Amino acid sequence: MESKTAVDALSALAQVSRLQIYRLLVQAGPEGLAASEIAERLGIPPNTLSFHLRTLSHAELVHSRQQSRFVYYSANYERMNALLSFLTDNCCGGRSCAPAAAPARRRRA
Amino acid sequence: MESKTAVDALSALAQVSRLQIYRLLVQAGPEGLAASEIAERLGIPPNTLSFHLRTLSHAELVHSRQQSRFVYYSANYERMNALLSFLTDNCCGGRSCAPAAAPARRRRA
DNA sequence: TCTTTGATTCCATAATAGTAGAATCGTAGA
DNA sequence: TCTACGATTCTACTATTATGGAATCAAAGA
Repeated sequence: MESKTAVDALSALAQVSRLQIYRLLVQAGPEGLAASEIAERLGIPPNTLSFHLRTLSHAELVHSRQQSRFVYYSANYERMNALLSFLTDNCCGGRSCAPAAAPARRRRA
Repeated sequence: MESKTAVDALSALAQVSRLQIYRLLVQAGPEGLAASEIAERLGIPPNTLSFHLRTLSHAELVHSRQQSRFVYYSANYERMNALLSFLTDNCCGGRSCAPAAAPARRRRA
């Protein structure tokens, strides 16, 4: 992953509403949620939501598909994995190190 | 992790210079690097670097320790792990799902 | 104590991002 | 075709952030 790509992804997530949106979509799974449902659940006006979804889409953190009148948004898990790899790339200069040897146990997307 | 804490961490990383700094520190390992060396390696003026390091410190993504005239900065791996967990928390509603079942293989910090 | 040097703070400027009202677009059903 | 409604775009306005010159602080050695 390019540095600029990573910054775009991080910027996209570095905002309360967008982080809420993204996590909601992560939890919603591959089917995703319609924009209107996201707006309702998070109490964000539709135009503001569109703005945020556009930012997330542009960073390719979410996918969208039209289904009749609704546009469904879903998390792009591959992108997130690429971002996580980038952030922890070449940890400790590639030598075996404590952080890599005993990472915190966590669920992954 | 709190949502606001996560946004602070993501905002801190969502900037080219700071992302460079952070990755450099991840690669440098636990000993870290002196501010002057970071400045030299990345070609960032010292005052601007201080500003960015302050932002990273405030987000607790880096630790600092004074050693004689030098201030050494190092990556806070625990914080990064907490952030990664937060981002992928409750993936697919907690049900076993493709993203969690077959995550991309990656080195972790 | 004076000087050097690494690091930080102060300050002003320029650029970018978040917000929401109003208007518009697009699809589906009456 | 007309209407309804979900979604997006247009258009300000406001707030925040990045940057670097100049000044200041802090530690170490002459």
